[in-house]
Amino acid sequence: MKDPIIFHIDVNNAFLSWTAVYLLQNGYTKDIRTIPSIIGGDEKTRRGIVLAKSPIAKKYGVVTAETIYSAKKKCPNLEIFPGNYRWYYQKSKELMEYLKQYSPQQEQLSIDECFLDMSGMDYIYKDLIELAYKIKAEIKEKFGYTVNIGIANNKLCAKMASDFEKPDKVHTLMKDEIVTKLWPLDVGDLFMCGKKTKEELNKMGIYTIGDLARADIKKLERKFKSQAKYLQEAARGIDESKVEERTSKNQSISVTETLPYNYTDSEKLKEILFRQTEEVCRELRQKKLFTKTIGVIFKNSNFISYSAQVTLENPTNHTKDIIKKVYEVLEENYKEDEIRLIGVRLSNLVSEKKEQISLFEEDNNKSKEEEDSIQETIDNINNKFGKSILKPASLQLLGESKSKKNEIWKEKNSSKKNQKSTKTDAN
DNA sequence: TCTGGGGTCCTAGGACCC
DNA sequence: TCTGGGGTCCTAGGACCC
Repeated sequence: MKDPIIFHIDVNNAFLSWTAVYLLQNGYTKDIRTIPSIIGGDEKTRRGIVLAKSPIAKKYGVVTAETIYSAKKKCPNLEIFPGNYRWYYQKSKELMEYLKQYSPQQEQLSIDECFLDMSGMDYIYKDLIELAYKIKAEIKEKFGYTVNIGIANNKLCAKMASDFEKPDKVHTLMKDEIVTKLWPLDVGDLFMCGKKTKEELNKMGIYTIGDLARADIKKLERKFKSQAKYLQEAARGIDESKVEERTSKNQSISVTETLPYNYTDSEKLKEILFRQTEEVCRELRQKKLFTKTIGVIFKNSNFISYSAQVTLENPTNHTKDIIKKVYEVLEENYKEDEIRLIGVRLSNLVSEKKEQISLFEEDNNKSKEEEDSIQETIDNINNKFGKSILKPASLQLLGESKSKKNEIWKEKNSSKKNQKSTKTDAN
């Protein structure tokens, strides 16, 4: 049997390229890809990190995820542009649609990259490498930005190949090229070998991908347990996974938000959680899914994260049910520390409701159906306007919950505080 | 003027059941 | 009045990706 042929297509500096295209289309005369520039968050609201950088900014040593403050020190004439996520989403969809014409077997890995399974396509396109160059040129002409394309016999190698030299390049990493092209690279360049893993490997005397490929598996297993097998196989360019659309198996939907300043007031936190819950619930219903597990995510002023969750007996997609649980989780788990970031996560998602209907609750079930239809109407209106302009009166009340409930909560929490705070300190 | 946001996957430990 | 062991579900936390 012939080896599979996989393409990995990756947009060069996606956020910066897409913003450049946007600006040029809207009358901006400068191409921000040709100057020292970055896409960055707003420092005033504490989102001041680098999301993408231009090649010139990179030459100054600017790296993704560093603070804008530090980037500016490296490169004083740096120009900073805000992100435009709605536009990025549009650009992403447009690209994926375009690429589908070359192979129906597509897997999107992130907003700006995907795999195409091109196995057998050499019957249609004589030379697949030539085709890659054609796709690359077409994207540039049609959409106004460049991509890298990696070609290999599996997903992992295609992904590694597209990362080789940027921008605007086609690279191959076929079976017979692994030793020469992959093995000399730093082990930290291997997909899924992050900072921590690299440090551990270096301690064992493993510095290149080749070192890892030749390392003693027993030794690796002692340190990395079941991850050892993956690591060594990856280093040897082995990956059997198929190109397939992401299923909703272990999906989750979440929203988190860094607050403009640290909050300690639970009522303030509830206001944020309320808005976030509406957001994730709307997405849940749009995807026609139901959630079983509802969680709250915290990050305090010391950058220590913690989270808590509850699992329901029956999946739901009602904002009303979910917000109640969100508040419960908050009340049970907030350590009264200074909160920098807070968020809501829905996980354990299922596509069917499969409710256990109690024989004794017929009336209740009827009212649930009514609630469903009210919720649907509200969603339709809100989706049309893109915002939560409408909410059921019952939710309004929950959102503004104050007074008595709060008092009870404070009492409950102060008795709990002593047990829980030790945990934070230990971290 | 320090350190984003949305995800996936894995692991360890506890509860509970047989 | 000795304290097994497998399976499943759940929680919390951490590593990693872009």
